Amino acid sequence: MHKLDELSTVKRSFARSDYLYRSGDKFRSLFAIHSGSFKTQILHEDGREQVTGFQMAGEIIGLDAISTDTHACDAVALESSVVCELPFNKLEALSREIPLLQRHLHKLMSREIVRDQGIMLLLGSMRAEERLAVFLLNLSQRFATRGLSATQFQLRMSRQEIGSYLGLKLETVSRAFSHFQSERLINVKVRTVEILDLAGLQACLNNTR
Amino acid sequence: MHKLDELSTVKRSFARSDYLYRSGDKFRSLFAIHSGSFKTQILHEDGREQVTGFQMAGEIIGLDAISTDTHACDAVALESSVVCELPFNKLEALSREIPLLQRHLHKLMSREIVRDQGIMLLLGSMRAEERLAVFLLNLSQRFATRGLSATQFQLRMSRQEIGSYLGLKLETVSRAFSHFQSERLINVKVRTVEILDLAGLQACLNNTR
DNA sequence: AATGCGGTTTGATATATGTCAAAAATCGTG
DNA sequence: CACGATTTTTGACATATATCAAACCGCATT
Repeated sequence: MHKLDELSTVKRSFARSDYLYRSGDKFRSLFAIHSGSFKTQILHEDGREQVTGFQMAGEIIGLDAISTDTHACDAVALESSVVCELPFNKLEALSREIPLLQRHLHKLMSREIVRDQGIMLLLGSMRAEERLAVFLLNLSQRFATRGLSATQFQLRMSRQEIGSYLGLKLETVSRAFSHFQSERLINVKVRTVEILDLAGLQACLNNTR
Repeated sequence: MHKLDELSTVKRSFARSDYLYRSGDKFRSLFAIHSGSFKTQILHEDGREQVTGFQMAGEIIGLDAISTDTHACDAVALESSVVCELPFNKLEALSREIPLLQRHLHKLMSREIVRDQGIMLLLGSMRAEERLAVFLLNLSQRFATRGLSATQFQLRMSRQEIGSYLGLKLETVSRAFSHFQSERLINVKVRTVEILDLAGLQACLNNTR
């Protein structure tokens, strides 16, 4: 497994709002986020934009570029971040030698597919507050996985970015936050979120439309 | 490349509304659609459903299952169909030997990711008629790729299934069809579609919201 | 040819979310 | 520390799509 060391060549640092890559860039590497966080977004010619994901430490970013050897979206740092470059041709070569790595890579890509389909479900069939609840619960869970608090955290993204991700306008996101607060499900002060009632948030989802 | 022959073991036939696999099924194989077409859908516990894609001949189905060794969605035949089973462990073994196959597999998965993100853009930021236009143009393009008419085809799915895919109610889909017809962009008679003005349909998309 | 049934179309109305606008809070910078 | 710029919140109103309902159609079966 120390063969993997020959992979992790470069570490690169990014400030808030720096681009890790841009749509159209030639694809060479995947990136492992070492610290910090990013958003990925698609920009449509007519100016429409869609945030397709928020990625945090430990996650791999850039899988969409394999398909055409060209990055299909932008990746932008949401805060000071460090990423580790993983040259894809080396990764492919190694994964031919190490079946476990091969399997890992496949699972990684498949997991991204499943994640995206979950968001399709969210965008296609949930209402505004349900979407926000899913979003918060997902964040909570990911923070917990990283040994951080599942109930208190800082949002790294704006209302507008959350809205773009959830297919809502920023005002709708803001109102949903306020409503959750008035229901005593969360405390929210701009970007500081405290979840008061995890089960209550989950219950939002079961109220069939 | 005839090594691939040892892969394509079994061909299986399905009638309309037969399941190719169900969510929760143990993952063993990917499936190449030989003829016919399928839909994939996620069912949420509360009864919500989301069609995540329509697949036709030549496409590979089942990539979502790699992530957890369990199928994450249902695949249902939309008409009489034949699929070719591709045992995944054999596929992985072969792709360690044949870098071209490995690359092909990676591109396949990545393409699915890009496709899904395109649908996220559609669901997150387009209006009903734009969504339907994208849907029709996509179908048209895929039929053309298969040597079929780009302008005249039969829909294999119901208004309700189209609606689920596009995040709309069936009535909204029906109205959008009718409106396109009144605009002389298409002729539609239930499931028979004729595109009269491809450019006009494309133009729907450029009208920024 | 008649019957029944699921799917589709269309209309009237309800509602969730978007839009526009202004005030308030927060953040970054000099 | 103060300033201006940005982000967030909140309100009033507009609108796209959902909902409910009825009629219609086409297909399959008898």
